[in-house]
Amino acid sequence: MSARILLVEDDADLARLLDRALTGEGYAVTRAGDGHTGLHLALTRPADAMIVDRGLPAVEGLDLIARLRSRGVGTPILVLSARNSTADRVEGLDAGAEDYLTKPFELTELMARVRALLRRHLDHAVQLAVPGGVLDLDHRTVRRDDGASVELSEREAALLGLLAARPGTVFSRSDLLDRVFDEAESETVVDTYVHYCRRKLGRGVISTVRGLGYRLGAP
Amino acid sequence: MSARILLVEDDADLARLLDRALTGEGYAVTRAGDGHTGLHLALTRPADAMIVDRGLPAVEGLDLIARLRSRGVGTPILVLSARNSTADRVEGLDAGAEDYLTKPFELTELMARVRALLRRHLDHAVQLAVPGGVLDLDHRTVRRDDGASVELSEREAALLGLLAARPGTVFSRSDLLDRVFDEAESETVVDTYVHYCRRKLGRGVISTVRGLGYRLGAP
DNA sequence: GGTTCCTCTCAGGACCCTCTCAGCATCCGG
DNA sequence: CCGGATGCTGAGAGGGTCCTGAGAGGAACC
Repeated sequence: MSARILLVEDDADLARLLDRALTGEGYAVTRAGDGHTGLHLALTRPADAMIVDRGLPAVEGLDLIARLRSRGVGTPILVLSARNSTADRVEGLDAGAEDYLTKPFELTELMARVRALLRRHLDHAVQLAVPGGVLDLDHRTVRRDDGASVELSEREAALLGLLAARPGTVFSRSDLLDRVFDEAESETVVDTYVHYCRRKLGRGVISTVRGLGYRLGAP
Repeated sequence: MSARILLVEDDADLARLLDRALTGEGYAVTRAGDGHTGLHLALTRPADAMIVDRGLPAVEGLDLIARLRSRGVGTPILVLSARNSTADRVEGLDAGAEDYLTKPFELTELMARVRALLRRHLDHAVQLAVPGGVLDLDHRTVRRDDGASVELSEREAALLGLLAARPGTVFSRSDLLDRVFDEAESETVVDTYVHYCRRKLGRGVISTVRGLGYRLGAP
């Protein structure tokens, strides 16, 4: 699941250098040598982030960004430029770029800024794998592999979340009672909620270990 | 519906200067003088963006960022620092910051970078997708897919706009109260306006997450 | 002054979640 | 194959959360 980066740079030497560095970090890099090609690629093969030189043939860098933004493309963009005045930077950022780096720059800093762009683009709520789908504790939902989304109640989510945090581990009823069902007295609640989860997500999500308790996954 | 910015800066003079400049742009600014207070405010009253000085008393700037990130707080953060080496900038960005600006800086550039942060987070796009139509914040209307146009009041538009800016995110009542209903005291206003939106646009526009709050879209 | 719309409060009732319980199914040792 | 133990499942009470209609107060406009 490597991030895809679109590099729009007309200086062949610099482009090759950046391509090599980015590829070395594990990114999938696509290169464009002019603004027109960059625009076309950005629209047809959406990337996770873009690096755009400001001085480009065909379509100028800031113009390229403005055109993308006006078409609803929200890909984070870092602008490279030799122009270093405050006014230039303000202009670049207000054109819709996320970041602005002036030449000359050090590769390590560029890489750090690219990581910052991607982190924001790709980051999302904590997600836990459960058989047949992905549990999202923030939204209290499970997005199933078939695309359907299942809503969970607070207790259902807490129960599944605890099991999913330690796949393979067997939790005893008393343990689950303590951690999930604070105020209950009878251990039967656990059974009931296991039942609820199975009814919503299939029998495979939780398996019973007779005499011991429950565990994530099919036997 | 102005953006909220949390400013964590121990230099009182600089803090006052920045506060005045940001407020002048229409942002709602909250100030913290040390890292500990900043951490607490960031967790209890989530902002749309943060500006954090690197050298802070109580909890150091990068430490503050790391702690927030480890708790799942994704608010975009701009770091201010007197340390200007490439290694310092890389360190700051890799700690989880979105941007890194070194002192001395010009106010206009800081403002442009703040705008870039906010653009990402609270998409300033005039038109936002809502289930069954498109929300136009300028005209405070929703153009529905069937062609009909629905007018919204100021609060209705603000509420829908906030939810639509982050599809999928669950907003708590207290959060919505702070951001949309500045002067109200009872959280039930939120319920009432959710009801108004649903009556105008159908039950599918906003879904309830029991015990947590509301979210854009149908379950 | 009257009208209209918007904003906010409030209270009753609807609905959902949580938990208990009892009867049935299933498993395992004898 | 039988009996006891363990787990499964549906029904239902209780309590909390949420929905929704009614209405007061204010601002804008005629």
